[in-house]
Amino acid sequence: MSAPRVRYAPAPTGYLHVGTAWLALYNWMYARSTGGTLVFRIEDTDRARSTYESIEAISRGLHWLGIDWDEGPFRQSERLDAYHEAAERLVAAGAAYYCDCTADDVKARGAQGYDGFCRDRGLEAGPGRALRFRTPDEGTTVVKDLIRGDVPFEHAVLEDFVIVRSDGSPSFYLPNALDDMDMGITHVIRGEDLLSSTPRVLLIRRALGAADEPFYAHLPLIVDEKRRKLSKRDHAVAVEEYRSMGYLPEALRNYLALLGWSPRDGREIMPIGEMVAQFRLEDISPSPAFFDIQKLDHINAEYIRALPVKTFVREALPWLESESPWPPERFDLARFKVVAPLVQERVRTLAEVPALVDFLFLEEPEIDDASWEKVARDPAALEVLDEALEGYGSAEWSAAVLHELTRAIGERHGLKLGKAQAPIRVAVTGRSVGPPLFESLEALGRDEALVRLRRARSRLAA
RNA sequence: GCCCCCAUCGUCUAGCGGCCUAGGACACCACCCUUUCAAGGUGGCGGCACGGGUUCGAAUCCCGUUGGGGGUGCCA
Repeated sequence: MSAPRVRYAPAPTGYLHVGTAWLALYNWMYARSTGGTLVFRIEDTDRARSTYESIEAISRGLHWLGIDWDEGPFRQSERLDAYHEAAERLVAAGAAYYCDCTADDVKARGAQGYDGFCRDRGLEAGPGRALRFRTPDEGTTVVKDLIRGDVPFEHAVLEDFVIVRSDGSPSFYLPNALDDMDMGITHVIRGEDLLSSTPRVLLIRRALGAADEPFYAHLPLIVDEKRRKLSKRDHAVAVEEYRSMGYLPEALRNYLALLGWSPRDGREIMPIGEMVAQFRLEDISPSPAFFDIQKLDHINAEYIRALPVKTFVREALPWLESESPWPPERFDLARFKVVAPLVQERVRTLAEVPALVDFLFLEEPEIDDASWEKVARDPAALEVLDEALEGYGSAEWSAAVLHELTRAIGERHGLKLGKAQAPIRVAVTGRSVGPPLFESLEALGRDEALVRLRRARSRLAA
């Protein structure tokens, strides 16, 4: 058996939807796991919605995710002649006929769907006339689906559907059928929403003289918490959005690979190459999968922690240099580098980085109310601040020395380090939680630290 | 209405007739570790939608019910 040929065939929607990215990923994984070929095809017969920018956006998204292809992108809008030639063959063979019924006409006749009114009227091609495919009256078409088994469709319930619109443009079915034939596609991997259109495509193939049929794999839909298709309305759906929310492409790709499929060895986080090696279409689940951002967060955090620190710093930079809570000129890369390894293991997304280090770059970080309350209630807080002020003023400015100094202050008051450092942390960073304190102090520098300690001390004494 | 698909912890899943007292992961809770928070460790909570069959034996096979979703466009 020759190597599989699969295709990724999105409509140009203006951006790369995570659901379509997921379809692309599975086509890609299948092709790469079998030594097959992946064809990238744009289904842009609906001219109004097709734009060059849209195709660019999809390509960019795929590239970011590390999904490449072997042939294309081909555009259906460039093969209109081939579709029209095929349409004429269907007419000549009696498999299609022209129809001038409007939706209102059909409705007025009280029919459920299209009623076959023009089947035998022998209409010629002309303005306002659509071309309909003549579906058989009896018999069954079986879709061979690798995930769902054989799915039968009775021809009796298939109405004669439009293959060329009255404006002369081909509708989805014909180009889809012809392209898969001409491109030698062996496996069609696509969304379940297309399952019921498959018998129509199969019927066209046969009428066009196709000798064989591709295998199908209709993937389950990705749904939201209401179990409906992810909608743009209340969710981030574009891959580009996930990028700007601070997800790493490898993490998103890893998460996506796990939707509806799981590696045989039970591991969930692994390089894509190892996943490809284990990938099998037959193992894909037939039931819809919920897009769980919490699990994505977890996987993203794992990937962030696994980054070399240098890489982490580079990846975090865009979030630190623009749209950050401090004036851009106050950002200091050297300071950030001191705490970077500590920040790296505490964030789930790159977008969370600024909030953990804002005290390093803000002139006067605002003190969080709840955190201040805790300090105010601590009877030893004032003395701890006083002693810190005194000790920090002359100590060698290193995390290790500050650590020891603070431990000693706590000891004098019978406080564990965890308790003793609290007022200092709030005074300097504005919050009771954050990266380890002594490294934070080291990064901030003595002068600014002392100013903040004094300010908190006066506020507390007041 | 009609056609089609789907149904294991809250979520993603393992399971493909006995290995199941249903396993893992995320989330959640508790404890440990600890410089706060994370990370890590240990433990806990929690599920085969329901009803009939088939079988010595069913989460696994069959039928039905219920529930969810998709399609039914001159969108793809």
